[in-house]
Amino acid sequence: MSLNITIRDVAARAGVSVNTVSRALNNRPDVSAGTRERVLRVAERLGYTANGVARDLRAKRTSAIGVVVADVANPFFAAVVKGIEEVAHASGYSIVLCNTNEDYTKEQEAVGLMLRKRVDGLLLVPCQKHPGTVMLLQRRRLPFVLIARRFDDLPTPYVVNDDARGGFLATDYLIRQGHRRVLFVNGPKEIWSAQQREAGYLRALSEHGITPDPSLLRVTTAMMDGSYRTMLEVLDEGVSFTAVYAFSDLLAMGVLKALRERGRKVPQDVAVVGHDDIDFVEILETPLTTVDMSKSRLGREATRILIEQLQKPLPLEQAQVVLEPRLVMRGSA
Amino acid sequence: MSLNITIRDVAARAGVSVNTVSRALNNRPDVSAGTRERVLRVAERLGYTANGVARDLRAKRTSAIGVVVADVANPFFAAVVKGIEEVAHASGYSIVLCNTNEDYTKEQEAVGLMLRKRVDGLLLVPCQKHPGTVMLLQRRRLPFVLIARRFDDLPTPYVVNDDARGGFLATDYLIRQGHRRVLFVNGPKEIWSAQQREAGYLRALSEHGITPDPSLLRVTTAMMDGSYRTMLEVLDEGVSFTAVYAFSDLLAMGVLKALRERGRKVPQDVAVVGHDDIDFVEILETPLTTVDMSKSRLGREATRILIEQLQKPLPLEQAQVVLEPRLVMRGSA
DNA sequence: CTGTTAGCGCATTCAG
DNA sequence: CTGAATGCGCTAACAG
Repeated sequence: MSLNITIRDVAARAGVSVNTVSRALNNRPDVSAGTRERVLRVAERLGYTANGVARDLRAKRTSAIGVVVADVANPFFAAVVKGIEEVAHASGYSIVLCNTNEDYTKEQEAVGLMLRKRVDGLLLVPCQKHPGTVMLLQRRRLPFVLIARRFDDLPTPYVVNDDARGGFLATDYLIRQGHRRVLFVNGPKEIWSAQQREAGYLRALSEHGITPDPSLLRVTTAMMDGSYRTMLEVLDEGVSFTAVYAFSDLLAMGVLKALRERGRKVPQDVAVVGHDDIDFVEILETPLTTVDMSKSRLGREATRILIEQLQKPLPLEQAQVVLEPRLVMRGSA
Repeated sequence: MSLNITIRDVAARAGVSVNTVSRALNNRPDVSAGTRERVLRVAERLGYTANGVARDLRAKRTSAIGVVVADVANPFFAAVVKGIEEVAHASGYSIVLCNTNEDYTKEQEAVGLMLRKRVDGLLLVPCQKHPGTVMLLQRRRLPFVLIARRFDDLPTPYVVNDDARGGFLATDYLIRQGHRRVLFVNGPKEIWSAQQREAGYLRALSEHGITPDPSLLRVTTAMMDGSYRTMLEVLDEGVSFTAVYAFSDLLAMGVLKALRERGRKVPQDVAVVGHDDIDFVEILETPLTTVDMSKSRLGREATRILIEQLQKPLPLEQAQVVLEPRLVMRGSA
């Protein structure tokens, strides 16, 4: 078996020094064409594969980016991760992935791992509400970019969508359609974007001179079955409403399911608007009108910014990006 | 700034040798309680973070598992990846992720990267049809497990679903419901599971004494819009059928969309069965009847096997797992 | 253009 | 129980 061929073995076989091999392999200019040729041939024949670990130790950088994601199986985040991988790979960076299940403790562990792995930079998709990990990163001077969630009181690089704007767009649209009683099925208050979308919802009401009705503002979990149950409750309570704006498409789907079970037609009886524009929503029975959040772009932009930062310090303003959401009108509202 | 604290710095501050620090930090028995205590305190105070790169170089192992996935944004694979991460993390392994977009060249690149990164083992989710990369892995003696796709003529570890069985279950069910003309909208022939599911489809027809009609066997892309267009074509051709079995839920969704646009009611006019049981399908207008492929388990089992393999060579029989699919009856058929 | 040497940070001999 | 020395594989000085 011929594993673990090192630069030394190649050097011996090629009759040159390790250093020459190193330079030939790395395409450095100061090697004669003939020598380089021979070294490459020998390396090839021996099945040499560079030891990245040794190289990283020597170079004090790993060309790796850590990605800490709340839930890879969530289509929103999965799309973000795909965007990240795309840009990272194209720039010669590899990806170290951790899943946190939205758990702060696991996020801490994940960051610890990334620190030990000596990744060059970190992407948090998104970070948890508790700023501890972010502060740790700052203290450790590990470059990072927050994705899809940021802190109001902590100056950090981030790429987020304008969630308040998204909430406004959705609600404003419904009101312009003539709806005065718009139910908002929101996600947990800890989620930054939930707060933002709620602010947008309230602003839209306000701009149209509608007084918010507390019974039309519901908070549920980030899961589909949460919004499903919440919607059933609202229906059972007999609260009147003609439109629903859901925190996310996932939640909108729970809403749709509940409405269908109770015989309410969408959009005839109730108009529904979601948020995120994940795949699938366009092929629902009634394709969902929703706010598009360009997930892949979120990942791509953040990665671009992170990599730029790795090369030269970037002024914070250039590392804070807010992407504009866009209302996608489909059949549900 | 106090970055890059090494074991040496800790040693100096604690007034002991680097060696003692190393042993204290790694919880080795041969250190006095007092010394250990002091070392840990100093390390803590200095903000020491072990350099995993150095450790890996020294140990000749990285405690990292490479995951080469065809498309992380595909909910099926995303669920698999989540399962992988779960088990890997619990066993102290980190994940290096590569996305290949179902492209063989990118798969090769990805494997090259993993080799250089010196991951301890590799998971292919799934591998591409060309066996080149798998053969390379064997030659290089890098432990690996194939997920969701395998080679008939190459003895390797794998965890797959019994796709032929799945295809049979779906078709058999439709026939028992009284359907004689079952349209099969299959994925690309290069996909191993597509071949398998087709075999299952044909066997079910055969067992019920139905002669396969070529016009009822269509091949399309693995994407939703592919099956959507294919379905429209079939409808336009006026081919008669009363049921559709789609290669995947994604394809089934394209089928549903086309049927809806042409005014065909599901399941009254046409029964539809999908494959995979990805989330969302249960909350469609007509919840999709489908074949459940326990994606997360696919990832978990494969990771378990890979890690076992890393500890001691595993007989091949124990490293080849076929998971049984299960028909999930919902409203669409 | 090429070779020699040193050291990245750590864990592991081997001596005390 | 603890310390000094060695080398994992590589690249960057520095000499020739």
